[in-house]
Amino acid sequence: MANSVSGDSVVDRVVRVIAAFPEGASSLQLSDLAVRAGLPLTTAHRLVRQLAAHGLLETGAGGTVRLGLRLWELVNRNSPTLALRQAAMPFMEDIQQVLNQNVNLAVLDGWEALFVERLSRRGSVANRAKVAGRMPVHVSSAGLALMAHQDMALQADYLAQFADPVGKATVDTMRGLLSETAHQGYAQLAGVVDPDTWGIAVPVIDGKKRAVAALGIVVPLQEMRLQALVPALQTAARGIARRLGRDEP
Amino acid sequence: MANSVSGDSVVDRVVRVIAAFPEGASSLQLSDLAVRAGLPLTTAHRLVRQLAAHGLLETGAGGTVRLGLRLWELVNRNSPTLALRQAAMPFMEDIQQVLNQNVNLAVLDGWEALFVERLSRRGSVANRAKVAGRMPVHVSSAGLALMAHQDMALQADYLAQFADPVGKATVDTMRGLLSETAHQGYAQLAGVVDPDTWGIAVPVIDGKKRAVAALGIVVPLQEMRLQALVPALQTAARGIARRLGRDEP
DNA sequence: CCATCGCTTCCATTGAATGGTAGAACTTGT
DNA sequence: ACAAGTTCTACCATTCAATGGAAGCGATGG
Repeated sequence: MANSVSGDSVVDRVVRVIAAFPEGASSLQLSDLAVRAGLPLTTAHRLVRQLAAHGLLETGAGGTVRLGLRLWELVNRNSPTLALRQAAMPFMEDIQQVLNQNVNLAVLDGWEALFVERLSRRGSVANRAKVAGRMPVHVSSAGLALMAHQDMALQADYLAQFADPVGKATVDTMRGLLSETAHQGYAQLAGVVDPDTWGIAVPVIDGKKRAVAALGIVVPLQEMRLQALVPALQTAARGIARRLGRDEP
Repeated sequence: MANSVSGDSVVDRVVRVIAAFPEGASSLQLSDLAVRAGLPLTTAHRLVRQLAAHGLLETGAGGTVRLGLRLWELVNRNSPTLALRQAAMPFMEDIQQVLNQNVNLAVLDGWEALFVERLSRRGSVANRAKVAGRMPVHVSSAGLALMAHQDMALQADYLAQFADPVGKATVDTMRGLLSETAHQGYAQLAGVVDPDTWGIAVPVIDGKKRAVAALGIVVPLQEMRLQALVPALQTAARGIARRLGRDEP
């Protein structure tokens, strides 16, 4: 009974509190939060109150807790993806206008593609939800496009992941997929969420020939015409890269 | 020399670190960060390292610090504005398509309008920057639309702000502006950033007759035709309110 | 009306946070 | 190439802020 019997620092706990919210759940009961964060109720309560005092969290009636507007503001003012999204937005809008498909923008984080922006197909109401969503590299065209244009060392690390469970076959398949993607300059993959759609993605390449982002679209199977779609995406990706380069050389 | 000679808690300091980034500056030198956060260099260094271990911050070469992707992800997955933005997005796109003007969505935070989403006019490359921007209530049409439809108590508190410096005249002007806005059902105001533009905003009203958001557009002076614009905005605002109501009754 | 459940306050204990000092890594000027 | 300067990182004895069990409070419900 003293400074943390569990041996984790205050910072650890603050992070756990912020990260405790399950995806899409904007609010949580204090007691649930305490359980999810693995904290004694008393401690959770104290931390929440302190964070709320700064506006990083907000507390509603009956001990309900949510992320605070101020936190949203701080993060969206200075987000590392801000420059990227600003550079990409006009081109994404163009793509959306011309091709009328769902357009998305992803970056690589670990072995996953993290979607940082998305424009829905006109009329399709859905889909805005998945901003800040993740997809494993090997099941997303964006992931493939990103991984195919990374350092060889990083790719090797990634492929090592597949060695354990299934063996050499999977590694080779994956390696082939990546090198094919790299040669083609784009990635395509059957839709995971919806089996009747295909994903196409192209890398946004920086000055060091590395993919800093992937620009992708989701296309209904019957509208799948690579000849028309890929060049449009590649042109846009080059445009994004150019705008990025100008800001931070 | 012990646990905080300055008497602030670890949580306070963590918040200061996250909030230390000046608007739009995605990265900061460690020493600058320490100064901005009002922390001894050593302490700042330790906190940054701990936060970086969790991905809330990222450290680059040469002690440069930026907000982490993981923080962005957590906040954008569970942001309090998520439901609102999801509900509003389709309508904002409609407005943008039909009127071809800059569209924005704001909520009230303190005595300011906080812009949570924005769609740029087609062709105008600018403007995406100002998401997460703030404008004082009295100089933004969105702010007026929001404040005009709040509890009388809150409005009174707000008006009290103006009492001190200038006196009764300003309070009365402001009160008049608010009640006029409330009666009209929309707010209009000469552009602050650009003198040749006007802002128009309408409230998104919830079940308790309070404005939870404001939907606004920025119109070049020569295209200012209230008769055409206001009804379109009001229709969209009602649509947003309806979708919001469905999710959280 | 009492029982239950969840949020909040209180407070003695103690180990985690602190930050000065010192050294490493890097940049700049001569 | 060397020195002076600047900025980041590591170390570690001191001590006060964080801790969390216990008890109080308030609401819901049977």
